[in-house]
Amino acid sequence: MPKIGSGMEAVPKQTTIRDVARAAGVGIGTISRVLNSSSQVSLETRARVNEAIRRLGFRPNAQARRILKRRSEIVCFLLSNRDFIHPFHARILQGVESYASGLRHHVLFAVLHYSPRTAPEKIDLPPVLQEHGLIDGVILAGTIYPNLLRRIEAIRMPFVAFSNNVVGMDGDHLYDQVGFDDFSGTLQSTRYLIEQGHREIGFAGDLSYPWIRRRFDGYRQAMRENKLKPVSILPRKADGFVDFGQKSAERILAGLSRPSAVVAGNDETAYGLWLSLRRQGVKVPEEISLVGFDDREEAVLMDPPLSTVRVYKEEIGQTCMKMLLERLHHPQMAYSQRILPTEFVVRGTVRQL
Amino acid sequence: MPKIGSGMEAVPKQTTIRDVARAAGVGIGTISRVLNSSSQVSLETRARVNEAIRRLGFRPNAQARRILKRRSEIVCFLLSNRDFIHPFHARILQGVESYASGLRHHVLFAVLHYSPRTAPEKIDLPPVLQEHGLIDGVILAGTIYPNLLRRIEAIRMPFVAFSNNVVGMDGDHLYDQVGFDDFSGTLQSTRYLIEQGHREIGFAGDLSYPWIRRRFDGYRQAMRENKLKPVSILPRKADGFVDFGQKSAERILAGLSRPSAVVAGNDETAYGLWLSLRRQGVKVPEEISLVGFDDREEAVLMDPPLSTVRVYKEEIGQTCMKMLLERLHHPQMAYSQRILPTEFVVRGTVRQL
DNA sequence: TTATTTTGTGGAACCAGTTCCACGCATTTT
DNA sequence: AAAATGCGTGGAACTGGTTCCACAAAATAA
Repeated sequence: MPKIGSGMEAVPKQTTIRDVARAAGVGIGTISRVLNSSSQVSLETRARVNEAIRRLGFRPNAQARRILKRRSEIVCFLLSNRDFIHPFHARILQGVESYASGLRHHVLFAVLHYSPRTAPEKIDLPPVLQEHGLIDGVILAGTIYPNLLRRIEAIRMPFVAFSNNVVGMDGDHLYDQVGFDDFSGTLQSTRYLIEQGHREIGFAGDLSYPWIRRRFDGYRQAMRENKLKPVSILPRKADGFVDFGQKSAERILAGLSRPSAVVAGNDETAYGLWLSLRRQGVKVPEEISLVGFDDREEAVLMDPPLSTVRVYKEEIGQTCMKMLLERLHHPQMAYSQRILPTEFVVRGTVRQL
Repeated sequence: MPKIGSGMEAVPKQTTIRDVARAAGVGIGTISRVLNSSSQVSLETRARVNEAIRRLGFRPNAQARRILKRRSEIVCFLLSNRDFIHPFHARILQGVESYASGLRHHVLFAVLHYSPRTAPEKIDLPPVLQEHGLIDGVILAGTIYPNLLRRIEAIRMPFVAFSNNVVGMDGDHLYDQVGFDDFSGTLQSTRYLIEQGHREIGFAGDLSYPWIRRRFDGYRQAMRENKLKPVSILPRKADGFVDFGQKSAERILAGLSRPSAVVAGNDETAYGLWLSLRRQGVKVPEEISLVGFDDREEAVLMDPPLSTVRVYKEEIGQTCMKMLLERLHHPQMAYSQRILPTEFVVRGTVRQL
């Protein structure tokens, strides 16, 4: 570890607007006006000032400006270490960044460190949020406990949550949130399976996650509206989503009646199913059809490529950023919830019966 | 787009140290001393001040402090949009963040937008770097053109580069860099193949990338020291790494003599090879053995799990952050290059002959 | 007892910007 | 010709911290 706080020797006096003012033979106010492209400066003066700025290599100090402006134009993207920068969230971050940079804002990346020892309820807010004036607001992604939202509200920090990952019920509690339509996703994919002639369709997904439960609901809805019996495949204790899929496949193969198609809770589970089925010599989609959820990058690389539900991840990020900016400019505005659509994409893992 | 600059109405006068000073009945200097846990404050006064701070809910303004301290304790993690937050770089970011947060620093995430129209040489520096005082230094990851390094040097911004991705030769040009040992990685994996009895070993990797070339060199070294003939498999024009692997497999199967093992330029190429071989009914590792490079998360999930070269991605991030902090505290220090070791991990894609 | 050092504290000056009021001068209106 | 308006500009006052100097009181040394 380098000694922090050492190296205070060098005090590299920077060029200030006063230097520029002297060099250009004008007042400091004029420099400020030029920098903020305020109208009230004559062309001639403006040119002289810009010339001086260029000559001195002057770059305004962003920090000083921020104090006065009472706005840092920095937002924080907060992710829990649980699901640290999983490609899914990385894509959301991508959306946040692209929208932010388009509006000359910056994105600070922070991690919420849940420790296995501390209960998620009493986790401390990360230092970034504690600091005053560093960030204007927060975008929450990854696993979110409602309690965290309370804490953030308590310090009156504006925030937008990617709500699909909010764990634990929090019914009537209102805040700005962006999510996508889990329910409609599986509704579409299951309907598609039914259209293709499938009747015995199982659902394989870890229902301890609220979003997987919502996907299960979409699946059930599609089944019920076609008078079909929903079946949730219950494997024994699994370690992660892929393994959940593998264990589910074992369960399916051990069972008496074998479904002709399986709706997986997500792409990872679908991959696990595929792996295990293939290993047992069961061909996808010839013997069992398969649909996933999320449309991860890898889905298209599977063999055959996975039919799955596409989620517009960048758009989620963009929408989060957009909503946060709206909130910042209109603090009194009513809270809003935005649910983005999902779309089933046909690839190669479904067979027509 | 929300109108930016609107909503300037609310000027929420914040609590300052002067308020606290008044409330505690002490001078402003004392407040500052308490905040910086400077020794020279009596226990009694300290208690009174802390009480006042608590009562007023005072949080010091970080921006103001930064101006005086001439250090923002924020570093920028810069990634090109080319390889936007690929899991590999995400893991590096993870390392950067963990090291940074441990030392009370923040990480600003920025993207270098290469556009397909603009030549990479004349790309503009991202706004974050232009601003003065916002960040203390930069960590560069993703594709880096040496020219970018020059630009950053020109504005005298301290930086550390993850040098494995530096494109284009830049021999004697010195700067702080962290990398990992491509050469030794393939040297290890190829030697392992030879130990296992393989003699006809091909290399499949897109040599237009400098790091793949270094991996090729490691492979060649291992071959030569065993008096074996290195063979670079040259597929026709491919679209991305996975496709490169697939095309390479086609080439292998079309060839006269079939190697018993293939060293892939990276895991994606290995996956492409595996896909294509499997599709042609060629079993891995029974008929052809395979080794990859990078040890991506997916490697262990392949069937059989991929034997590959592990790269310690978080450690790269941590080392980058560490070096940057050293540089910040000792600006005159000589530049250093750190090459982290790589390690071959045996899994299931190599057969003993 | 007096001289010297130490400890604790107040507050002016400062950092690098922005804001706003006042003022000179030119133009336009009465 | 006098009054009113407008533009361009200078700079004091301010933002919210830190730093440092001065000084009083207490502790120690002579």
